[in-house]
Amino acid sequence: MKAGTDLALIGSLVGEPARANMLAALMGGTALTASELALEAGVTLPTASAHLAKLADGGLARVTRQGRHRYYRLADHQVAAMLESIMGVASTLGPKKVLPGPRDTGMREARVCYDHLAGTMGVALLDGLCARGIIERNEDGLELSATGAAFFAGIGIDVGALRKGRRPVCRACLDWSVRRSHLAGSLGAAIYDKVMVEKWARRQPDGRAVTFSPKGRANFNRLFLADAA
Amino acid sequence: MKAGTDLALIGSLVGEPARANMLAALMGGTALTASELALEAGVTLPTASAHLAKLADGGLARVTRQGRHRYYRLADHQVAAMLESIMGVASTLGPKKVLPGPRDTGMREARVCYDHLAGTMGVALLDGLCARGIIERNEDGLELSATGAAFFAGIGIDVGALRKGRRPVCRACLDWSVRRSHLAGSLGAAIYDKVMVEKWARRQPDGRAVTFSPKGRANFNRLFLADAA
DNA sequence: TTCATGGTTCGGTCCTCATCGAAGCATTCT
DNA sequence: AGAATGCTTCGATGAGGACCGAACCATGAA
Repeated sequence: MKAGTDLALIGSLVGEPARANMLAALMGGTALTASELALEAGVTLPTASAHLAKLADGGLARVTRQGRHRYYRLADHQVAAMLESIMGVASTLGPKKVLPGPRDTGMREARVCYDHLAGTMGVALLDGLCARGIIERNEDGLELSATGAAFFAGIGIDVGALRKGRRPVCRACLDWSVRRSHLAGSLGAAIYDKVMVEKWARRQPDGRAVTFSPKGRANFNRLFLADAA
Repeated sequence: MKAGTDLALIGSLVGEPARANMLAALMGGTALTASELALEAGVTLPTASAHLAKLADGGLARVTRQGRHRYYRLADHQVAAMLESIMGVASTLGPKKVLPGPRDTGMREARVCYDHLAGTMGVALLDGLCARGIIERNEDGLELSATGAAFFAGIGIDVGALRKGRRPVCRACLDWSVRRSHLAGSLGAAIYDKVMVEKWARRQPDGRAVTFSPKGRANFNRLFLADAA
């Protein structure tokens, strides 16, 4: 009974084209202004404003005002995970196709999932780190090994600082295009940041796809994937 | 763009109280007739029929006709997982409460999640099996160990037969009330079946909650949890 | 065949909610 | 100060869709 109304509440928030488009845009992980989201959703500012108010009120989005701008972002990585889950169902339902996932091969190879790397590059990353004993799979999910902290310190990622936050450092996120896990959590976000700072890859301006430069890919592979024990 | 409309399609299906109630009822895993679902949703038969047609058409539910009855069930465990994911978000969003999960303590202790056991009993089950080396956590999720097959054969569960199906035998399912994983997959379903066949527990008639009898709980603990190495 | 039951289809009513234009705040720039 | 930008609120319009009663099929029972 109550479970149903809960479902309906969230579902109705997602189940409106304009709002869904906004949420899809926010899946990129970057905070967007109300105007940008209005453009993305194809509606005028007033309607967008109303929708965003509902999303914020419903707890799916968060607002941070900065000057005369209002930046909206997803409330939570749990919300992001839920949206990925819905997209996963949608992808298998749509046109009966053989290989699952986004038709867009670029998206399947590498994309940003809220704030970390997903797609085949994302799963390769996690596989590489596991193979080298930097991350261990156990208990409920993932854990950073002792050698792992040293490794990340060596490349300029302060794991100690990450542990301070209340967000889990390592989390597995099931990838809907490849059906395997990739690395999420604050560590996943930090690695994604590094990739962008080093300019190994760049976001497609219009979507979530991420394209690596040849050189960037080589560096990425060498650092995270290579010389697996 | 396309991602947004996909989201909206699924979301709008879920985002309607009557349909959401039906889906919540179907989360119990048992197939229900159109009339039962109409009653559950609090609508008349015609409206329920229309809703069910949409759910089936949208790919969230499946129909199997049997005589003059039409049994509806969830299409997929992927759909079930998606619904759990949505409920997870809803549970953290609702009334700001300290301990997450369903207020209903019965639900939190043991409930059926589509076709397997969830709640604290569910996570205890998985923990016990892992501690005894029957199931191992590795790679992407869970795997049955060599000794595990023998163990289950001893209690009347034919793992070989389960492997025949195209459904994964062991799968971890994140529990939204306890925030830990429990055992899903065909093996999880088989264990749940055993619990019901042995009458160690019974479903509450009106919901997903599962109540163990004292004796049943003892048997369950002894079989799956006890003498952990 | 005739009756009863479970479901679907049809037609019409009603209500919610998305949408936009215009006006109103707030913040920054000049 | 005044002007411009970003966003929200208000009011009115309109469309989609949920809902039910009644009629209509299909299956099973008498």
